[in-house]
Amino acid sequence: MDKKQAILKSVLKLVNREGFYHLNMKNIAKEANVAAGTIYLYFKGKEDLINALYSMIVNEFNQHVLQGYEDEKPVKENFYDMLNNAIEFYLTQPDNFSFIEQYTYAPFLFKENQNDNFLLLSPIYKMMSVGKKEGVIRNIPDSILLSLIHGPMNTIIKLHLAHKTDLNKRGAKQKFFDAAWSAIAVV
Amino acid sequence: MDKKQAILKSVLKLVNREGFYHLNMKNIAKEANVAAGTIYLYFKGKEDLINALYSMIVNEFNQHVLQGYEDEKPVKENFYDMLNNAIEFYLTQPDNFSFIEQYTYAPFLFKENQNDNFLLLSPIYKMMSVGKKEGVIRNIPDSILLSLIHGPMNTIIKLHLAHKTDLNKRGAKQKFFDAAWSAIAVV
DNA sequence: TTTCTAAAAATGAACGTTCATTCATTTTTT
DNA sequence: AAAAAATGAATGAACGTTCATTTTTAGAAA
Repeated sequence: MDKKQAILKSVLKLVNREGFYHLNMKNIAKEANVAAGTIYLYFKGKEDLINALYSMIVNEFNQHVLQGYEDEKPVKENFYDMLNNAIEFYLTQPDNFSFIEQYTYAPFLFKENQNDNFLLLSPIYKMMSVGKKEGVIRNIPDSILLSLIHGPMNTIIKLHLAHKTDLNKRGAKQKFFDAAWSAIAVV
Repeated sequence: MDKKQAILKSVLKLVNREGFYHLNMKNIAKEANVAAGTIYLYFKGKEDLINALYSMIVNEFNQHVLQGYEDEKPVKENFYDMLNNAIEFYLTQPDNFSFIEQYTYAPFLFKENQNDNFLLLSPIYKMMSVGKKEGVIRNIPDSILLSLIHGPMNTIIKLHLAHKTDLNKRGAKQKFFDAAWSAIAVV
């Protein structure tokens, strides 16, 4: 039994269930079936623990999003695939979504990783630059393009998880993809 | 001197500066130039205080966003105006943005208002329904439309405030508006 | 205007609780 | 039996809230 992983899983579960605000070491230990002191054998402290979890999730996310990505494919196809991968990642692991969101919006909590926040999106930058070169994606600043991809994705996932919409309904995802593509595509 | 307002302003400033995680009553009091006990003359406690601030900002936001809105105007014009109003509101008062974001992503922190989260967007729903009826806005679920409006706006503001883009640069806003409109408009 | 006084507002030290972290001791592994 | 891993009670700091006391306010009386 890997206690380090158990502890990380425990944090993920608790942050999702009760938020950062109520996260405390005793509960983390209990949920992971270890003693409170054990956590300090694997992590320097609470901050280190949370930063480690963040890094882990970002890595998993990047890896998952890039599945099936190939430079040879049309940009539009890669775009659909990546968006699909991203949504699938978060819908099947909503705890990850909740954690990343809360972490991102906690200024000065764990400054160390704050520059990595947008690192989450590195695969997307690659696709944008190719698309612009080929003339299929609008020639506007990357940051605006980014907001047109990342923003809707974030919100639609949030709405889905809050049961305000259902992305699994037939055609829903496709409609979303088409609309998102319209925002960044050359008319 | 209105102490109640001073306390609310103090919370806003501190949440923006150090996040919810480090927010404590002693600092709120110090920043507002009142004694710790004074806060309890105006608010039941910490949660009540934060909920009150949230409600205040949501009200101000809704009011500001609707400025210039008129049913008679073309939907596209209302859309641009509202997006412009929303961005202006947050860019001129970034503390409000940071606060709302952090509040929204704090599950189980202050459940009371959680259903009001999307209330923030009530003016937008109105516009969408008219646009669909007139055939200028895609006939897709409101929730998807919402994600295509709210999402990019949120992300672009975040990027601007993080100095990753500059919405005040000539043409930047216009490009963003055009792209956002493309996402929701009938082709 | 000045003085008095009762109510309202404000104060901040004190209290009880919670929490992250430590470390002497115990358990498990090799 | 020595080393490594794990434990959890103990510690002290931090925090939200309370309330006995002080300060301010406002109106009446002189």
